[in-house]
Amino acid sequence: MELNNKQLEIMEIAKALFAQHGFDATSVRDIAQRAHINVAMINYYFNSKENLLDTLIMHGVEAYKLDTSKYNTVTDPFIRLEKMIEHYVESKFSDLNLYQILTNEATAKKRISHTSVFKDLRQYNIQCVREVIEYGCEKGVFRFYDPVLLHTTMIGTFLQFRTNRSVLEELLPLPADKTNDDYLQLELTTHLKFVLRAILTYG
Amino acid sequence: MELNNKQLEIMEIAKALFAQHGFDATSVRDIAQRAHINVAMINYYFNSKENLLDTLIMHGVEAYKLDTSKYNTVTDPFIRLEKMIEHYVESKFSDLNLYQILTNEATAKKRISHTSVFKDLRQYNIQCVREVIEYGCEKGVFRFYDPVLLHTTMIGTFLQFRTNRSVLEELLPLPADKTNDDYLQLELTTHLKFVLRAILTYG
Amino acid sequence: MELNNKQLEIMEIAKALFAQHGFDATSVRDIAQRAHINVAMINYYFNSKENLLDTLIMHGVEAYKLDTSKYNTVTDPFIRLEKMIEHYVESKFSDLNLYQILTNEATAKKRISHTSVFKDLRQYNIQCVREVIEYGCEKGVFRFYDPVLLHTTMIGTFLQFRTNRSVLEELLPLPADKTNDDYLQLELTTHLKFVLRAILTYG
Amino acid sequence: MELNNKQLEIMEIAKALFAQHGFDATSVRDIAQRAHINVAMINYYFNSKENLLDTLIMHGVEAYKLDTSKYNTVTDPFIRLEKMIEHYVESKFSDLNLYQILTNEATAKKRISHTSVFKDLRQYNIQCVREVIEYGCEKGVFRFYDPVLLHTTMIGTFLQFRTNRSVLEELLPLPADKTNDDYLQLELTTHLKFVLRAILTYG
DNA sequence: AATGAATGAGACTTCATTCAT
DNA sequence: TATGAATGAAGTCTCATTCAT
Repeated sequence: MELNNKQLEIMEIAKALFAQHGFDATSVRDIAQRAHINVAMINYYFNSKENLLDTLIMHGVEAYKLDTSKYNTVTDPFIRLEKMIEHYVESKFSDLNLYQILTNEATAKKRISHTSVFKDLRQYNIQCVREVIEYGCEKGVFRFYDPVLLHTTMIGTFLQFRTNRSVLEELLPLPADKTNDDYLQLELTTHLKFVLRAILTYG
Repeated sequence: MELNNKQLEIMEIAKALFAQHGFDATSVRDIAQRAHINVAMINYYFNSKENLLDTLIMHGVEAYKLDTSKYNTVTDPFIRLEKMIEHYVESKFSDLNLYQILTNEATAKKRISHTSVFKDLRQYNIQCVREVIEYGCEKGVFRFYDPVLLHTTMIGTFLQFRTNRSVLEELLPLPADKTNDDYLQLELTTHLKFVLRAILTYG
Repeated sequence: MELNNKQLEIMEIAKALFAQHGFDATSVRDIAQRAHINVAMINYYFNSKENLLDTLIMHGVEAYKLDTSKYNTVTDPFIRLEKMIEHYVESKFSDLNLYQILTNEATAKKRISHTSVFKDLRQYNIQCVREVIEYGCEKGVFRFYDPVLLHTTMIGTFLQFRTNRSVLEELLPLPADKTNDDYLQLELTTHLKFVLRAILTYG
Repeated sequence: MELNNKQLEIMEIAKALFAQHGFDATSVRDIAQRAHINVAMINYYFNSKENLLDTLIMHGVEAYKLDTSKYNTVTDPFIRLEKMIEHYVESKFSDLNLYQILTNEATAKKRISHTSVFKDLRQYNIQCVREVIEYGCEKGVFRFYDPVLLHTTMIGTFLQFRTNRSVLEELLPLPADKTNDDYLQLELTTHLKFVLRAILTYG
């Protein structure tokens, strides 16, 4: 599956619109207009609107898989946990729109293919979380906690941050010298570090 | 706004369909068919599809406001926290479909009215959480933690539970003598209790 | 399957257009325009263009089945044969357009349902032809001839008449006091009578 | 009009598709795909889809003209008639697809040019038939019969054979040692010989 | 109060064709 | 000579809504 620049551009625009309004509420006309292309072009390149969504998901979903090499070399379990969280949040922030779409599509059970992609991704990431937990247990500094539940809290917290972005911007004090996204990312990372550390050392 | 039985029935069916397929992917014909009524009836009763959604949300959202009387009489801060969590989860589980809709609609920024309803609800609930935290602080057993972040984690964890229901059912061991929903609710409640207690007493 | 007047009117117009230009070359717009109705109306009544064709065929095809009672009471085999031919031609002439469509559709193998309808019709009519032949044989005035081949010649001759109508009108002398259709029908009937009689008594 | 091999190949493929699905239901993309060429190539070579059809018809139609030399040398009127029929059927069987197209196109009155080609062809062939009849009359063995009607029965019978091929294969007993096409051609020829002889000697 | 009939708008898609190379 | 890219036109169909009763 080779994608040229035009296709990538269309995908990027579609991604933004799908994320903002939802797949059904976004018409190919909307996409075409924003991309300054003919409506037929979308079908020319992607055959169908649905296939555009598929392509878009398949193409971007890899970025969400945790890259264990980003934190595996760290020996201190606490630092490793923190590094993993940083990496986790970073990867999600790198393409918030796609993650939005993925979440919404995962809800509507219709499109099974995506669900399967989503499920695979989750299982892989849960396994990564499990390994970090177990590493800390071996070192005698973590109490074991179900990685499925831990992951649920991680991902859930992240998504709430994303969804309620506008509200959070009002409710949380924003330092003047920070951009919005950067600050939110930092705030979220810090929060998650605290929560996971608390859970894994509690009691 | 008085609603007769027919209207309530339509709303219930619409709620289920909106939750499952999304607002845009649900046609008034779908609703009419399921409700065994004429298509025109929906507009007759609700003026428009959009207004049906509004009505439906307005009508059900009250149930999600935390009822402080459910836990305020408890003196032990830990038990009060646990009672609040139980009540919180219960209220959400009482109408999962509406909550699904609310979440999805909150994402699509188009329909401002809902956002406002949603924001009010959240601010109210955050305030309730704050009070429980502060009560524990006064009693000297909690460390203070930002209620906005705490609430974000609560609600996020809950929604992930909901969204990934099917996956969780596979990954979590399910005791044979429990129904699915009951068990998930219990599992979630237990998890949330642990997480919040850990956060509020950590360090 | 109850059809109201509006539906019947649409069907009639569609039939004429399908017969003249073919199914694929006729757009629902064309039909709607001629029927002075909205384009959506066609789908409202028939769900799809294809289903309009189906309905139209199913509704009219009965008329083409030979009604044995029309000639069975005649004892003279020759007269019976002639009566059958008259009846046969009459029934086809009663709705030439539909027969045109049926023929064309039977060619394009895509739409199987029609083929099946068409096949049933033909088998029934062939059986009728067989009975007339056998009756004449019993009476000792006909030589037996394969009814399948006989029927093929009957129907083929008829269709050529229809298809080449315009040419025939030029090539055959047309008495001034006859209308076109009537004359053609008479000419065809006479010809068929001659041909079949010749075949069945030849040698 | 010189046609290179590529063009001839395209025409052959187009012919098959037009015959099977009809002109309108065949897209230039279908043709291009089957011919392993670019879509634009068809327009490059033939200017338009319509012109491809024209070219294809003009190029092949000659084969359908009766070649009087094939039977004119025969002196026995009956044998001459039979030879003509054999030649007639052979010429049609040599390119059934094109004949299919010609028939269907002749029906749809839109494309006048084809009608004219078709009409010319028919008039020529009718004249040939007339000559064979008249020769038999001169020899005193035939009774005169309208060549237009005779030709109509010939061509009609042939086309019915073609159209209902699949049905006939079921209904007619097929000798095991014959291929389908060969057998049908023989069966048809035999039938036509019988019919025409019967007509021309009846009464 | 309730509904079958009707409709304009717009959805996605496919088409034959042309452009630019 | 040959073709990938691009497009305007038109296709069928579905939608939420309104009309007339």
